[in-house]
Amino acid sequence: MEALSRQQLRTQQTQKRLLDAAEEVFVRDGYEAAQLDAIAATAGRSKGAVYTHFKSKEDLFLALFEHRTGSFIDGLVTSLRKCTNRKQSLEAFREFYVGLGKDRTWPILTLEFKLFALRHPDSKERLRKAFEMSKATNDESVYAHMFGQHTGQQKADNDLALASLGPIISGLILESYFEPQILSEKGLRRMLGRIFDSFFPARR
Amino acid sequence: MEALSRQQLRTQQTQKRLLDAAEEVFVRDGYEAAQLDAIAATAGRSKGAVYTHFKSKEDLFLALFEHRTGSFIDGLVTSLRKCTNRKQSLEAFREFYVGLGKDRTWPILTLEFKLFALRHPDSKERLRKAFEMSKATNDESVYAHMFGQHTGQQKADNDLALASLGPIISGLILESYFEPQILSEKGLRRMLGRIFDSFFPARR
Amino acid sequence: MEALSRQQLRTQQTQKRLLDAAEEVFVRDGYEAAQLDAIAATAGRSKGAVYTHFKSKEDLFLALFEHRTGSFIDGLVTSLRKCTNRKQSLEAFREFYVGLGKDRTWPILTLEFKLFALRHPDSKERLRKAFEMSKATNDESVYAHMFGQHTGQQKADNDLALASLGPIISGLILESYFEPQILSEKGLRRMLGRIFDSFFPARR
Amino acid sequence: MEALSRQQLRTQQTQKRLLDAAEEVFVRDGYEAAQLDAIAATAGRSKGAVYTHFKSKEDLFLALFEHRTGSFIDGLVTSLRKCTNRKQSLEAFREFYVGLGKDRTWPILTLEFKLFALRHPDSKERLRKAFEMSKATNDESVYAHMFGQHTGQQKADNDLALASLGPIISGLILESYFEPQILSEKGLRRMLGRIFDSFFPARR
DNA sequence: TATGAATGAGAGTTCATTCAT
DNA sequence: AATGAATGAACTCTCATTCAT
Repeated sequence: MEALSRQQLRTQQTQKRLLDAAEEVFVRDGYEAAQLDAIAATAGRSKGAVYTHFKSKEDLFLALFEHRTGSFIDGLVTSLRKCTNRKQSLEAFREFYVGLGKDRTWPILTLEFKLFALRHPDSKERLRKAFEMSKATNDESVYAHMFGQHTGQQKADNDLALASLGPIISGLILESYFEPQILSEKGLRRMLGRIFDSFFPARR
Repeated sequence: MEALSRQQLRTQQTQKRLLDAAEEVFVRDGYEAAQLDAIAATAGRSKGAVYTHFKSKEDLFLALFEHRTGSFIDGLVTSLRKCTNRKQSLEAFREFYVGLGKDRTWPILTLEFKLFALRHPDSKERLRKAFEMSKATNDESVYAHMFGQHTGQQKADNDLALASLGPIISGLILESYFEPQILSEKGLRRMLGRIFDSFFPARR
Repeated sequence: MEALSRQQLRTQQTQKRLLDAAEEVFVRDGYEAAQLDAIAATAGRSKGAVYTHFKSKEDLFLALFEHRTGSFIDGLVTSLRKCTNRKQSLEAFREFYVGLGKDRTWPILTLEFKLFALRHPDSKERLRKAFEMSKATNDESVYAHMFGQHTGQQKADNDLALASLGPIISGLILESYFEPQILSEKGLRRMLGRIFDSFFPARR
Repeated sequence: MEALSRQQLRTQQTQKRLLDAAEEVFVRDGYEAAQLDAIAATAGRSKGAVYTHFKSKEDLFLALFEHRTGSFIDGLVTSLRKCTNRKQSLEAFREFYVGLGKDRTWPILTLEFKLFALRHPDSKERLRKAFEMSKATNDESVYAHMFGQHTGQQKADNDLALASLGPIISGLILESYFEPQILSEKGLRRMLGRIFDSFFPARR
């Protein structure tokens, strides 16, 4: 593997900084209210630098989602890889899912992104791709290993449940900002656990 | 009660038109991207008229939420009032809840509003009030009629579930725009039913 | 005729001021280098006011040309209308044409506009129309009165000459900024006269 | 004369490429709208290379004009050198002049340059020099050979005519883009011929 | 010499808000 | 109550220029 020149390192670092800053600002302020200025400043770069790396605000937003989707999947897959049987897998999945409540960044970003998609149908092409990627369980081997071979209605129900997990956690996390007494971190975890177990009852 | 003069009627009508238009546009475009111009045009009024009735864009947005919250509660309470026993009440509640999936306006507006609140802590005072109102089940008599007198953990769990219903439906409806194959209208209803039943198992 | 309200008067006045200012700035700085800021300031209005009256910088530029084309034609037609015979008409036309050297605004604006058109083919539709209008002699009665009824080659030559007058004066006026010793105002007029007479020799 | 090193050759080539690219882009887009990026790309070099060879965009523009002025003069002088008598010279000059209509690059560049000068008086010093150079007929021997020894008014008229030729062709070529029916290439040549002959009637 | 990432001033444009009518 | 011309701050995006490599 080639060593990167100092130039290339700097470039890579800038990109990373910009993405990190973008995440912070987009999540904090929302897509529309987020200012490129603020993102650049947070990244310790100038406004112009954003345009060296991304075509537009929208492009930065989408790129951010793509990157983070990648990390998200990696995290999940890593968790699952260690498991040797179905029970372990399911437990790891549950753990991962319930744990999402800790860092609120990803669920809120997800929400922001889907609202964006709803309102920018022209970006659908690119949106779809990232959406697809974000479903680790699209991987058949992962799927089979966790749930076994379903068919028909069972399979459909499972898919329904899988598709619902993310949106549910996003909704609940947003709510937890307003009902911290009821939807405390603990309450939230409890809730997520309950929902998960009702979706995927552990079969003993 | 006084009869309203024609002037007052017109005023009232303008207000109603503006609120309807605001709902349409805020839901469609989101708070930030929504243009007062567009709202006024949709209402068949001019931009200036908005300022006759509302102090600012934010004021219009908050007023809209307050109004709609009222309607929302009324709807629910009306449904429940007809019920004579606990089972009926729960069934009516379930019906109402699952039925929310039909008109996506309220769930998306709710989402939009909570994101707004998240990002405008200064408006919290006013936000809180509307949020409180939006929980019909705050009404003790309604609550008791549906769930009986709980105490301790049971009560807490029930509250958790009640607080979670709205956010969950919002999240799922948003998702259904991207996975219409999986989260079809039917799938959505199915899902909501499953979740409801796991939260409030009918006690026979 | 209705009297205009004070409001309408102000609006009309703003439009006029903006067009005057636009002319001054576009001619002075060229289309690209002209700043909306400068135009607005020259008009004693804010930048935003420009957008109340015109869709964009380009729109303002085109609108300016259309307006000025109108004035230009009016001036020429007025000159010609007084004439009772061909000789007089031709003389008036010559006068008008040679006199263009005095106010350099129109010829430079014309140049700027044609360069713009050359580089913005998408605006051609609108450009064409204004160009057509700018040829007073498109009016058959005017034409016939000045040149009589030509046919064939004579007509073609006449049209060629008519189409050439404007561009020639524009080119010469631009040049006169660099060779004021040779192309002095007097020299310019002399030159224009010579060219005119070679194009339209007075037939005694 | 030293042979050039490979390094120097490359440098020279880059300079040539940049000038060629600059001409293409400046003529196509105009000075203001021309982007250094586009010029560099057209030359197959990077933006930075421009700054190795030229101090600034303006410097490149002026350098381009100086270079092309040189070529222009060379072309004319070469044409004239072959001539042995006045009639031939005049005919060659006419040919050269009328032929300018073929490659529209030089006349448009000329126009662009003069407009630039009009709007950048600070560059006048440098501008003047290039302008002077562009008049081949400043060379007395050339002048005398073509027109003989004039004095007084005749001389002044001749100079006027000489100074007018360039601007006229520029104006007409620009116009020919909009009235290609009337100012077709053929019509243009016809026109130029007519004007030339009225300026410099061949004396038999 | 040549690159291209980065800068940063400044452009056109948008839009919530104001105010004379 | 309603209009809509006008404001002006703020936005995204552009691009000539710089500089480390």
